[in-house]
Amino acid sequence: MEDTVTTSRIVIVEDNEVVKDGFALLLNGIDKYEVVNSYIKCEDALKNLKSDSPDIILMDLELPGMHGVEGIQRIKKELPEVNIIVITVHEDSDLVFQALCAGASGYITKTANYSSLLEAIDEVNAGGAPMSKNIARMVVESFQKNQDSPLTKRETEVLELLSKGKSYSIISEELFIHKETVKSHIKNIYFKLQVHSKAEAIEKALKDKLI
Amino acid sequence: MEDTVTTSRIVIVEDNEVVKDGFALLLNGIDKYEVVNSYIKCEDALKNLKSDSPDIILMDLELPGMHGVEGIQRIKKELPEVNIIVITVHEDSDLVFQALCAGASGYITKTANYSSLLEAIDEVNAGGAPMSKNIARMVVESFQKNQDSPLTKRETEVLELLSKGKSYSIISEELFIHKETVKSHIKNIYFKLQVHSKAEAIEKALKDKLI
DNA sequence: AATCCAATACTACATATTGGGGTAAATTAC
DNA sequence: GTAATTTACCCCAATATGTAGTATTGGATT
Repeated sequence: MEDTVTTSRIVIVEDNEVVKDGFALLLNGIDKYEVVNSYIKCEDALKNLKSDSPDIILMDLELPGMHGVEGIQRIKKELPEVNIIVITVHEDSDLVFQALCAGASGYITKTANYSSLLEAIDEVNAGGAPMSKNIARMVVESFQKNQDSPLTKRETEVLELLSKGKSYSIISEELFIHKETVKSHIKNIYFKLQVHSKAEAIEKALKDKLI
Repeated sequence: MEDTVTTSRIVIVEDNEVVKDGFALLLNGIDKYEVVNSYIKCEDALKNLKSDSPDIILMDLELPGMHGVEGIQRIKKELPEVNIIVITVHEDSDLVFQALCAGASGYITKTANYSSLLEAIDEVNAGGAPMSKNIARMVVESFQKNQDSPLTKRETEVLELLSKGKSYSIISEELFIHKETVKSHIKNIYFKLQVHSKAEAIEKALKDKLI
């Protein structure tokens, strides 16, 4: 009698055949993992997604044809419950956040050691989100605001509301101050940030993590 | 000759004295860690911050007096280089994000096992961001967009730019389409989201993770 | 006590933006 | 080949925005 409950159905998407087959060989050598299929393109993986019905997909981002980020998006749309772990050489911050936004549940960088791959698979199965050290730090730091903001507390508050698309009138109502006071604050914000419009202010504020 | 390079100066802020002293005892029993001081309140930790000059602060969030989230903020303002690891029983999502926004570099939940605490310390020292499984998953999921958006790709694009404070004119320039087309898209967005203004649309979009 | 900064509020003015009502062609996707 | 998407245009009135000033108050710092 097979114990299917503890066996993870795994699909690999990786254009480097040596790496792809290496992963498959490694994983198939362990009872609790089963590589149901492996592909060199997202397009192929998508075609067989339903029949493969993987629990976990290991995928590279730099692939021939469709980019991995879009691949993640499409795969998650079709099979929302699948856990996708990105395995790549890229630590580029934009790419990391794009992949996570697209629906990746983990992001680990390719290293010489295979044990971290196995740990990552076990970790998503346990409801976690495996990430390499640097990636985890990048992700956590993305939440943190600049501690040396030139703006006062009130100005920051106003700018935050402005960034939510609220008008001067609405901001004044929410902060229980006069509309003209809001205008004063915004004038000061624009001067401090050296900008001349809402869009520029928000852009700079996001870039400098002032809000 | 002491090897100060590999010794981590640690401060503990924890109101449960048994836990506090337990941590201190555990860490002081290992050469590479040195608990320089431990407190039951953030206020006390802040007073001695400069003289303690810790590399790492382990802190609870629920504390008498100042709340841990504000404590993190103040500590990071004074000592930006310190790595703060939150150690708490709370897995409440708001609290997690507040702590990370305030400047925490790690967030682990209190468990019976002490080895995860030691691992967490080593991980921040290595430039990582230690998190419990559930916390990591919460953090990663916070990036993910709703896969069942009622909006089309173009509409999402328009709404994204709108949420950055850009006017119809600017959006039309950036997307190389006519301003009237932008208006059409926005009219459709408002209809689909059942809203009647920019602020409402952005609010709903953020709430439903459409952007 | 003197000074600075933050937060508040006002006047005035020109221009730009927004939201609502319609309609409809061209393109893309299934 | 039909449906959905993307594109573009008309009209209109109300509201919002950005700029330029001035000025009072309260709290903190020195």
